Amino acid sequence: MKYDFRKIEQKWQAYWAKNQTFKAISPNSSPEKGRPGPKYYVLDMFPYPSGAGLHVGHPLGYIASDIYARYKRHKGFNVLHPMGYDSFGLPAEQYAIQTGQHPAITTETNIKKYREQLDKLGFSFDWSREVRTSDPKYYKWTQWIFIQLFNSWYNKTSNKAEDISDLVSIFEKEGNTGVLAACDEDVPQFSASDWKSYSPKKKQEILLQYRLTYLADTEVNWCPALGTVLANDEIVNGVSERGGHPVIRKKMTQWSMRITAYAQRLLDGLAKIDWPQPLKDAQANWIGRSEGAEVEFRIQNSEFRIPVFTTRPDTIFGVSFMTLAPEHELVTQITTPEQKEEVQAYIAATAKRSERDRMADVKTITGAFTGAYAEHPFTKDSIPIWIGDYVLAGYGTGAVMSVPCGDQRDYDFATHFSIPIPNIFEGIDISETAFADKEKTIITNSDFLDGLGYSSAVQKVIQELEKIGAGKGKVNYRLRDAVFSRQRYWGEPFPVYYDVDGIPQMLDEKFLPLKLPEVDKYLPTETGEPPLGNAKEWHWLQYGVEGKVVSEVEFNNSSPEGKQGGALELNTMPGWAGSSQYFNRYMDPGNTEAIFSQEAVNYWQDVDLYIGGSEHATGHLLYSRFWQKFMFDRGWVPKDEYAKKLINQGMITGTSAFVYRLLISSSGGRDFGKNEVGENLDNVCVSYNFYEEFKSLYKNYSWNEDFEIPLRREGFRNDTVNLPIENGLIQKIRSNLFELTSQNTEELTFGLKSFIAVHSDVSFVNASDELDIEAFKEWRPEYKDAIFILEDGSVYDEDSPLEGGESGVYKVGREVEKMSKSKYNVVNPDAICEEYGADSLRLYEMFLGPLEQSKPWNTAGISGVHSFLKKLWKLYHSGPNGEFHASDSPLEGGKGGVPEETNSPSLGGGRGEAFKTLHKTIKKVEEDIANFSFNTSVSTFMICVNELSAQKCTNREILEPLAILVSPYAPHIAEELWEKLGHAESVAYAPFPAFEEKYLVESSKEYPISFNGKMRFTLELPLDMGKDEIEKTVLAHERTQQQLQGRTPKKVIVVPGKIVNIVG
RNA sequence: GCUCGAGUGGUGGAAUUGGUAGACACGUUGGACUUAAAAUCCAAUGGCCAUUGUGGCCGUGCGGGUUCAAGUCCCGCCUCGAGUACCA
Repeated sequence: MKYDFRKIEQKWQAYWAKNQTFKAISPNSSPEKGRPGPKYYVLDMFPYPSGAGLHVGHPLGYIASDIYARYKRHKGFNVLHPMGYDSFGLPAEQYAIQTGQHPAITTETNIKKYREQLDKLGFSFDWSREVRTSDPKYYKWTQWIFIQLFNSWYNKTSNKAEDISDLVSIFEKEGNTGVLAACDEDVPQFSASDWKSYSPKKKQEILLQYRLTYLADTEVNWCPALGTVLANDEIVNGVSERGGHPVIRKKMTQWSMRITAYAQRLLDGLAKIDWPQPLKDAQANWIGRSEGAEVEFRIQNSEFRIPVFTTRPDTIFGVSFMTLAPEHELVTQITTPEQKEEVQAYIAATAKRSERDRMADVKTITGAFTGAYAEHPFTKDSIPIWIGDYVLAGYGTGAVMSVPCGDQRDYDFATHFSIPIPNIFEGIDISETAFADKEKTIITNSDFLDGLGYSSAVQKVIQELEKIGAGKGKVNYRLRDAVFSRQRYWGEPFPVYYDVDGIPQMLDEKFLPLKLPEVDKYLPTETGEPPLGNAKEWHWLQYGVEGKVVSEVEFNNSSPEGKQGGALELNTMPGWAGSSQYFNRYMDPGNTEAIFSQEAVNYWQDVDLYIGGSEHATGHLLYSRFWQKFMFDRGWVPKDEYAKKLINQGMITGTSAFVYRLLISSSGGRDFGKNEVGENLDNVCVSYNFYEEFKSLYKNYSWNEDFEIPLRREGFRNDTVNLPIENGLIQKIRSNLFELTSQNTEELTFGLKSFIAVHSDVSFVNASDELDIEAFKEWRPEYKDAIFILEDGSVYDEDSPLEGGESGVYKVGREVEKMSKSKYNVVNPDAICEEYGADSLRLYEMFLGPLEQSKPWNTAGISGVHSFLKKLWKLYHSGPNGEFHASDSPLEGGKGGVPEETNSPSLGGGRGEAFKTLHKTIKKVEEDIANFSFNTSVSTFMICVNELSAQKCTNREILEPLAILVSPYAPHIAEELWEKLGHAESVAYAPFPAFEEKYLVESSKEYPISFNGKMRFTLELPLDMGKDEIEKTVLAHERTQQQLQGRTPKKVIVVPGKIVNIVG
């Protein structure tokens, strides 16, 4: 009987859907559903449903998690394995701007397509728990969390987030003098009576500075092309991650998230989660903790004090100047009249430079002297104050104490502007002090620090600074608060309005969700408001009359006065808002009363296994940890880290195909580039072989150095090279070309400019890299008249092939690149499923290599796993006419597990051996799953089936457990075989076969016998043979004597059960 | 520059705590079956040398080292990939 994977897969996918086979059992479900085992939560990062659909790279992580989830079900766990969509986002909005189609419609269409594709792969998702971030029923709770953050402050004394009302009562009792909070640093101190005297507006303004989400004028990354602000992690190399548009810095009033309050806990939490080290490193790096001191410098002839942060307070006696960021707020106030012009010019110049320019030339040293002087806290010396753009406004205090002998940048700056460079390091030349290992230096010329090493000097100087009130030890973080406002349409609206005083107020919870309004166009308004400003009548109509009494404030967004009072927040939330708690919502996705019930969250607790891409290291994966800690502090979730283990699946790269277009120069006295009727002959495509040959031929030409670069970038160079006639291949091409152009070959010089490598769609190329030229020409009409030079140098001509042209083929070049539509190397999983089936695709994606590694896709290789499945099928269909057959009579040999019996030839047919094969496989597969080494378990299955086939095993005692073993990997075929074995229920919950050591017990071992560490032959010896006896037997062996050739071995190493090594 | 990965046949990749390098596949070559193709099956397949067989030498990016024994451990380099970037 044929392995009809199409029919089988369809059948079981329908079965699973109909029977809700993978529905997780809720903690409160009725007892007849059976006693759930321990919970296990397997999570995938939910996808953004893009219009392009899935390519074979996308399901890799889903397949791995699905295998794990299915394995855990076999092991008796109550598995939660949900899926959903991160469906707010830019592409749908960009599409709406271009076409006017509502993003909700685009999103719906894309989700449908995704779902169809996912369903074909046989995943065991519990679809009854699907969430979509753009669904109001879902984003209601995103808005709810926002309100909770607004209503919370961070108490540094208890080290957690607390309700803002607690803070109000503290203020009423004792003011803010005793409060240690994570908040804006410049909140002035006030007493309880001060507080009581404040107006409601003032109180609100003060509280806003304490809230975990707050409004602030922040310098933001503004992307003019996208019309929105971007978070730091949404910028790559100074341009926007999406679209690659330039980004400038701009001050705007924005909502911010006080993630910095959690900096230390986010760092500490990394220690207790099993996440990949590179990812932890990336987060630790992003948080960027550094220890040092804050030192205050008095400005001479003024009241100002400028604090600086330094990690090297021990070098304080090496300070010879001070540098402020050009944007530093005190710059204009301290600059002397004489320096004013220069300083202003410098500030103007730096402001003009974009972030990108600044990054592009790090080496150019620029700066200006302010004319002002600071006073050294110990020596009281005058220290000139400079500004320079190497000091960043956003880090530390935006000012540094410059120690040219200790820091290369300070050194370069000092050298450039001829500022003195005092040396405070003993015995090191001033040109090398900046590179010196700090642990090995001794401080000198430094008053009370003389003779101290690095760490004791740091301690000492902090003590002294504290004594004179000029500084203190301090920990600084690179992490910035996260800007939370986006000037977009397709995102969660803020549940916020502004009262008549312009103070932000939260909507009452009962009015949630605040739904996105309809707009005519998705662009900013004419007055520069975000797209939501286009909404003529907003939400209060949705609530009818009732909406009008929200906190007794009427708001009317369309009135020009709207800004002054009653206006709704027009920004929307960023992409990461919806993904920061979705994993908890899956626990109770239908709940309309709460984000999730306490019963559900206490049952499911946290994610046991989370699989997704490493690109979210400093975005989603950091923000979601932040929100989880917040939710934990407020008592809504039981764990402050939501994912115990995380695995980053590697990328599946595509194998692009290239056609090499040869550019021919018209040198040589004649118009070679044209044929006799004047057609341009520049369009010549050469095969990979020629291109390679050309490359190697001209390897030594000086212009060849960057040959590869213009080639890949589709550029070309103007150099002309004369091809040597003596080269056979080239000569053949020449003659063929000239035949075509009817020109005299003798008189012409054949010149080249260069190549352009052109992507061909991989679907036009077969497994042997041969191009379907006609299909290619049809696909890219500009190549309709192109001349294709084949592998053998002949010219392709579909009408009248020249000699040799008929047999010749055009081979493309291959290169591994990211799988992407623009590179025409995308392989669609639907096509693979159609041709080989989902089980083959699942096995093959796992078989490609280790899960976490990036690896190239090659469709040709899938035949290996596909024929494995056919062999597996055949193993169960060993009847005379290939019908299903599984023998019911028990195997004798293995039952007792007695080794002699097992290996006894008298049992015949390898019946005992079958148990050995099976249990070997069980053992290895369980180990592999535990290590997430899915590629090796696919190999193990192949070995198993190969062995059982050779043994002609037909026994149910073997075939039944084998079907379960395979089921996590290839669930459809496993279900079919399981059914044929006579089971009425799905294989999904069948207990995983138990490994029994007794079947693997061996009585002897093939010992490798090595001489000086090199294996020479093997010798079968009983395993219970002692060390001495082994040595004796081996030495007595004829092959040993042959190897030794009469010499006496110096030493014999015997490791029983392992190896024998003879040293001679 | 800094941080983290990774370098093994023609290709993807195997190799528990150092113990028979190249499992399992793809590809290639040869063969069987077939009118033919597909499918299937069998054999060979790291390189070099020898061959009548048994065999020998070299091989895990490079150079050292530790060890009876190194892909695996240590030291020093090289190359590629990812992240990050004037972070004081």
